[in-house]
Amino acid sequence: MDFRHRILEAAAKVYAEVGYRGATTRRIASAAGCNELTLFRHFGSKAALIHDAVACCGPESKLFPLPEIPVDPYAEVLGWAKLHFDNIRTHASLIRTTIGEIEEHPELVRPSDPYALAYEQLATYVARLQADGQAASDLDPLCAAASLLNTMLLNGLMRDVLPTLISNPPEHDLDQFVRHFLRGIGAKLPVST
Amino acid sequence: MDFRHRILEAAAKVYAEVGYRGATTRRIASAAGCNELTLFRHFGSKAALIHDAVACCGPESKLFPLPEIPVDPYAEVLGWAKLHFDNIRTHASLIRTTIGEIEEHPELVRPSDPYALAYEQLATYVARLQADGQAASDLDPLCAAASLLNTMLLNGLMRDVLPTLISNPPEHDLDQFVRHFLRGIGAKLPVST
DNA sequence: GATATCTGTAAGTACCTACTTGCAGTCGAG
DNA sequence: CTCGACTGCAAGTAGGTACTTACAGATATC
Repeated sequence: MDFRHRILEAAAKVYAEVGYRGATTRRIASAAGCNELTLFRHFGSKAALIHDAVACCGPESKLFPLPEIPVDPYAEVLGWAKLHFDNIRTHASLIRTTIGEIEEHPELVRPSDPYALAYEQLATYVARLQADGQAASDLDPLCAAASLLNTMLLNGLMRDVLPTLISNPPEHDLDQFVRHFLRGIGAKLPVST
Repeated sequence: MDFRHRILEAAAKVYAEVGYRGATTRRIASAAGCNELTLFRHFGSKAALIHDAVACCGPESKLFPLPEIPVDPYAEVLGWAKLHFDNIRTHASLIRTTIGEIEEHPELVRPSDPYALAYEQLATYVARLQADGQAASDLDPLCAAASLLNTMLLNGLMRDVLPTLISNPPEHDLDQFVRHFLRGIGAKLPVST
C-alpha cells in the first residue's frame, strides 16, 4: 500500500511509453490507481514527479564487476557485457525516451549515468590489457570501449522495436560483439564454437 | 515562395526539437512564417504533415558508394563511414526524436531506412572480404557490420548533447572505430599514425 | 475584366492540460 | 475517543490542442 512508490513506478512506466508531454497527470494517476490530486500532494508538480520517477526507476547505476587484473578476457568481458545488456533491455523503453527528449529535458539524464560509468570501467580494463601486453597499444582505450558499449547499447535498445533488423538471439549477438571487440583490440580469443 | 516546402522544413525542424506532441500546429506555422490554417489546407491534418515532413527532410536514404571488390579496406571503409557519419550528425536531432517515439509512431520510421540499407551494404562488404581471404571467417558479417555502424551511430547521435562524454574530434573517433572494426574482423591495417 | 487559386483574419468548437480549493471519509496512534 | 495524516470526490481556473467555418484580399491566367 506504499502509494508513493506505486506512483513513482507508474510515472516511470507511463513516461517510458509516451514521453514527458504524453505522461499527463491524469494518465499517471490512472496507471497508479489513485486520484490525480494525490500526485500533487506527494510531489508538488508533474516535473518533480517525473524527475523522481526516472531517478528511482531508471537503469541501475551500480557497477557490475569487471576484474582489475584480467585473467580470462573473453569470459570476463562476456559476463560483464551480459549484465549490462540485461540492464539495458529491462529499461530499453525508458532509455529510448530519455534519448529522444535529451534536448528538452537534459535534467532527466542522471549525473551518475550508468552508461558513463560502464564506459570508464571498460576503458580502464582495456588500458590494463594493453599495459600487460595482452592487447595492442595503438588504440585509444576509450574508443575501444565505446566500440563494444555502443554496439551493445543500440542492439539492446532497438531489439524489441525493430525485430526485422535485429533477429538473432541476444546471446549470439553478444558473443559475436565480444569476440569482435577483443580481436579488435588485439587480444587473444578462445577457439570459436 | 514555395509554401509547401517551407512548411515541411519547418515541421521537420520543430518535430526534431520537441517531438510529435510538442510540434503543435501553432508552433509549426510560426516557424514556417505562415498562418496555422495554411497547414491544414495543404496537408489536411497534423499527422499527415509530420509524416510528410519526416519523409522529406529526414536523413538521406541513398546509398553511399562502397566498392563491390575490396582493394584498400581501410581507405574504403573510412571514406564510406565519413559520409554516413556526416549524414547522421546532420540529422542527429531528428533521429534521436524518432528513436524516442518509435513505439508511439512507428510509421515515422521509413521502410527504406538508411540505417538498414547501410547495415546490409557493410555486411556484404565484410562477406566479400571473408570470401577473398582478406578477413577471418569466424564472425557473422551482420554482427561485424553492426559493430561499426552502431558505434558510429551512437557516437554521432550523442556527440552534440553529451559533450563531456564524447570529447574527441570526430575524425579521431572515426579513425579509431574503423581501425578497431577492421582488426576485429581480422583484416589488415595500415601503419598507425 | 472575369475566374480560379492561394493566402490571411477572426471567431468558434469540443476537448485536454497542470494545478487549486473545499469538503468529507477512513484509519491508526496517542 | 480524539487527533492528525492520508485519501477521494466534485468543482473550477486559466490556458493550450487540433481543427472548422465564414469572409476578404492578393495574384496569376484566360
